[in-house]
Amino acid sequence: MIPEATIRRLSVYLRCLRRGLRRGEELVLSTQLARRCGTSASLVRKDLSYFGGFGIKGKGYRVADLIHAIESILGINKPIALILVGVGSLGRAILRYLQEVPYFNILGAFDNDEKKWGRRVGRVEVLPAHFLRRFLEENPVDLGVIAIPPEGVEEVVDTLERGGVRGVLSFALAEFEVPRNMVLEFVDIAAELEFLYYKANKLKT
Amino acid sequence: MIPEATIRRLSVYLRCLRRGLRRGEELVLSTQLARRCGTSASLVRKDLSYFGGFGIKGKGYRVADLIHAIESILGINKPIALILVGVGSLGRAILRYLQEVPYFNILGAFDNDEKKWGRRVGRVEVLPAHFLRRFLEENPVDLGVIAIPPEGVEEVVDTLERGGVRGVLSFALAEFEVPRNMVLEFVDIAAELEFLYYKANKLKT
DNA sequence: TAGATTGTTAATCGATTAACAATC
DNA sequence: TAGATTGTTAATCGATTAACAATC
Repeated sequence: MIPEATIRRLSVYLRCLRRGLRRGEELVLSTQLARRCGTSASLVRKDLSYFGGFGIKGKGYRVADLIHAIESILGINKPIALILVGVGSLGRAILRYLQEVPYFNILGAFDNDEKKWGRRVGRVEVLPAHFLRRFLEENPVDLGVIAIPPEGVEEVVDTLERGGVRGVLSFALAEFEVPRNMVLEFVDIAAELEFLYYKANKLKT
Repeated sequence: MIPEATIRRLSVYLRCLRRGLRRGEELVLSTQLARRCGTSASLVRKDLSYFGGFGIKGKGYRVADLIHAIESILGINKPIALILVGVGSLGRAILRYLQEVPYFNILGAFDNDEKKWGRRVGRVEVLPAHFLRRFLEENPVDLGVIAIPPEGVEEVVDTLERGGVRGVLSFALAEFEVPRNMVLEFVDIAAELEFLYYKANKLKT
């Protein structure tokens, strides 16, 4: 069984490796990658070894090859079909950001607010939220991103699940009593800051 | 030693408890809280027991009391002084969101772009990024939020650290070779989606 | 070949679970 | 008191580290 933390670190390695490649780096050692990514060399080697032997003993890892290997482990060597629900200020910002990532294919954005329908954020058109169900029947969607107030999350998650979406990232915490046939993650900025504040206070003492 | 995961869960419990309180709930059982927050009853009791005995044996936990207890554990019973660096589309959205949380006191927002100086996002004024160092000398700041491209993160973190900020939340991954006398957290939306996509694909098989 | 670093194993560390005694 | 649920302990599970044999 591969630890979840390993998968998360692969994303971090990928970013460090890409930056290395841009700088013209050809080989990288587990010690270097570890230092840059804030882990240990042991862990870098262990993480990679779950998926195969990507390194050259005595030499290190070929940067370009390792980037490819990690991309195909994560499955991002082909486009990921995304939609966004909730085009408020946060939703709009996320929508802009997601369009900058080459392997994200944003199929549409949905909102309740009539005034937003038909508007574009970058290349993506805002559609009425009640089109969502129909849209999912006609377009296979991998992941959904939700940026609406907490009260609405449950219902939207239901619709996405029935529409075949297998993963959801929500920017509002929701109570999720219902076990679901999908992967559900929450990003709560206030919670991150609370955690940070607690740790920062411990640091002082 | 208290697990980091425990602290993160406290934030989640807090949100579930507040929602319960709004519904008029007076007592809550560890089993109920666990179900709503996606953990186990054992873990709820263990997490709370690190900080004391907040429950009533045979009865459960008084919702209002537990909310207070968790707030003072996290230290959010007094305002947290925050600043934001980088007032792009994501920064603006975060700035709006943070202003909605009662215990966050946003002292200022900073940006490189001259055109943004003097503008307001809600109640917060955008100041020139080169004012930051001086600003920190005159205003004690608990936490900083960074929403700028990755290249600039290192320098801003330096400035914040020297200015006495003890915790930073960055929305761009940065390579952090330098060990720091502060707590540094990264939120990377693309990385979250990559993780979600990997897990969603495993789910199918 | 000699030198260096990977991949892997065993040991350690930490977090979660399960079970139950304490007690409201 | 009897019933119920907390707080806590010991057992389990999982992830990280350290050390080294394999090998480029």
